[in-house]
Amino acid sequence: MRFMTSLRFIDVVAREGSIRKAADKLAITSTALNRRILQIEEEIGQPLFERLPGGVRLNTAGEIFLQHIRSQFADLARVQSQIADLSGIRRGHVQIASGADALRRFLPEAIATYRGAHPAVSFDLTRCYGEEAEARLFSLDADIALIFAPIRAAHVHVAATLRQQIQCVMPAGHRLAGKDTIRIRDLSDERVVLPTAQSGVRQLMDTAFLRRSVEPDVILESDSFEFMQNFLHFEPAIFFQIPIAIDAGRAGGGADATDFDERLVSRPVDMADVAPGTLHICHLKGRVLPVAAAKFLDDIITGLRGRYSDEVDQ
Amino acid sequence: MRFMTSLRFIDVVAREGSIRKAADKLAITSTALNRRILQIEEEIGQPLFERLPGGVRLNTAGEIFLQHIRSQFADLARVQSQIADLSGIRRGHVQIASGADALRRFLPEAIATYRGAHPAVSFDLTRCYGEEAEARLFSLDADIALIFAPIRAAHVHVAATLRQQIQCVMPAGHRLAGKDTIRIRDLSDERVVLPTAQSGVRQLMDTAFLRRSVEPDVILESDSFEFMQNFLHFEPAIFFQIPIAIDAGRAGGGADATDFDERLVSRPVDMADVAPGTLHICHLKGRVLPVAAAKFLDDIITGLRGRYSDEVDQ
DNA sequence: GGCTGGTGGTGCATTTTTTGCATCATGCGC
DNA sequence: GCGCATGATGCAAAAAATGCACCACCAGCC
Repeated sequence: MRFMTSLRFIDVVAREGSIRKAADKLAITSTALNRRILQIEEEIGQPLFERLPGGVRLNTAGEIFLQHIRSQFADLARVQSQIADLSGIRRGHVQIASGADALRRFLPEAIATYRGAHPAVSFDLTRCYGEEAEARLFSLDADIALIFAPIRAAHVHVAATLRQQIQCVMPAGHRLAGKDTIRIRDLSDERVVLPTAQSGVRQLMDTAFLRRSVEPDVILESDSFEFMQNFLHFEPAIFFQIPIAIDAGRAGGGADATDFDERLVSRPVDMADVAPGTLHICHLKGRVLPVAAAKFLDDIITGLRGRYSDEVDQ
Repeated sequence: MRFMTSLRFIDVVAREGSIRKAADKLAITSTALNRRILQIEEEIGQPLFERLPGGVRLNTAGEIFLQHIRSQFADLARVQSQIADLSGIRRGHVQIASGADALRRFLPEAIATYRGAHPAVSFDLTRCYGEEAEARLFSLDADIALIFAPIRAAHVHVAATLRQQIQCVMPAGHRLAGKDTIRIRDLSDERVVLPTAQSGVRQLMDTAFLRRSVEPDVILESDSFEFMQNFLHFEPAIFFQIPIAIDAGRAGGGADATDFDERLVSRPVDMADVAPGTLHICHLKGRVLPVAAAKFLDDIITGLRGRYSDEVDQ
């Protein structure tokens, strides 16, 4: 898109915080880039960047303008997607920000299925925590976000929610594996593995431990579910996940994890100790999504409804 | 705005329906314009115009893209207005589509007052009827519309409404001038002057005449209130207006027209015959107005509330 | 105090892009 | 069939963007 280059340049400069660095990234000289920026500032009638000794930074006008630029790009993507849809082939690019939970099993299959029907659609998946996911929606770096945490920002529209009860995952031979549900007091002095503090699961568990005055033996913290799961093959411990991170996609879904690692079992935490958390599927409020993203959003919501009918809302 | 020229060109070509005519209007050669369009079509990956022997016409993709272009321009205007507001001076351009009623007395004063406070804001006022006003909102040729007629389109957001009872305007010596309210049957065989069929006032009156089976003596139809009013100085007759077209702005507002032409008097039509019509003050749904337009909209709504407190809603 | 390494800004020659002219191909109306 | 409009294209001139070399500035550091 030739007619958007100057605007894209501004975006890059703002991200890099330096004209020269941005110029490197854009494979042009810093002077050319500098002049383009000066020209646009002249056309706007006001500077958009503050010049600091170490680089440049957006001023207020610049922030307003950058937001405009990003919304232009997002809307252009939407229009292109819509135009491509006219000729039968669905084209487009879907940007997703997701917590670690949904990208384990649910999203890979959902995306593969969608791409099976629409091979010209490409995806971009960024793993991030709630706050960052909301920021990505706002800066239009993400079309769709899947957040297992409370929604803070007012500008986020929640298209659907999924209630998920936290599961304890442990080796099949663990002494708690015989129970149907796990009470928090069962975990006292038990060896547990916890996700990082930003994670929604962690926050729910922290609250539960605090409320029941239980102090488990935390032997490991990690932001990688895959690592924690593999760790359990070597040292018996318990870690915590929500069903969407465990269940196989193809199965009808349910309490137990059929397609799950056979050496591990999962048991739900008792509802009396921990209330179900909520997975939020969101996009930016007031935004018209590109066709590809909108249809994918539809698909995953109906997909979830098929697997967890009772727990899906909105 | 250099970086928008190609897009503006597309808009003009679409409006003119011909590359050569558009080129004339834009003061460039048709070949240059032609190539710019070909280039953009190539970048989009699909043609935006159908080539007809007599010129060009947008195809579906083109219509989608043009709508995008227009929304970009409108949003850019909003951003510029917002940026200008940062430096204290409110700058901007407000485009208004209004029926003949509001532009007689209300809008001139409202705009003058606003410009008194913000001299750097310019205005564009287009007189048009309901359907066209809605179209102008949609094509982003208007920021604000004042429509005395039912709203048809779903994409119009009504920011406020003003109930207005139709008034009969007649020479001071008219035989009906003595009455407090005019019944429709009083108008039987009376000489009346009617606004054009598209007008909201006309539609209300037509319905009323039909319902009461009254056939007045229609001696004149016009789309100019000014002409009709002046005509009454030469031939005694009755014409119809809503208060906002009669009342002086500065006055407290009320049933009678103080600042009004002294040789004419106005009397309301009886509520039993004609229900009050509604003046709708609207903008495009989902659109963020430029600062200048948003504040002006606020101003006129509070202005109306001051004058017709009971009749203003929302 | 001076040096180093980073920043953005500017004059000038060069390259790329855009524009304008002349011309062609096409389709409609008479 | 002719005239007259349309959009498209080849080629040279004009205009704009780019790259190079260099300046001015500031912070950190010896």
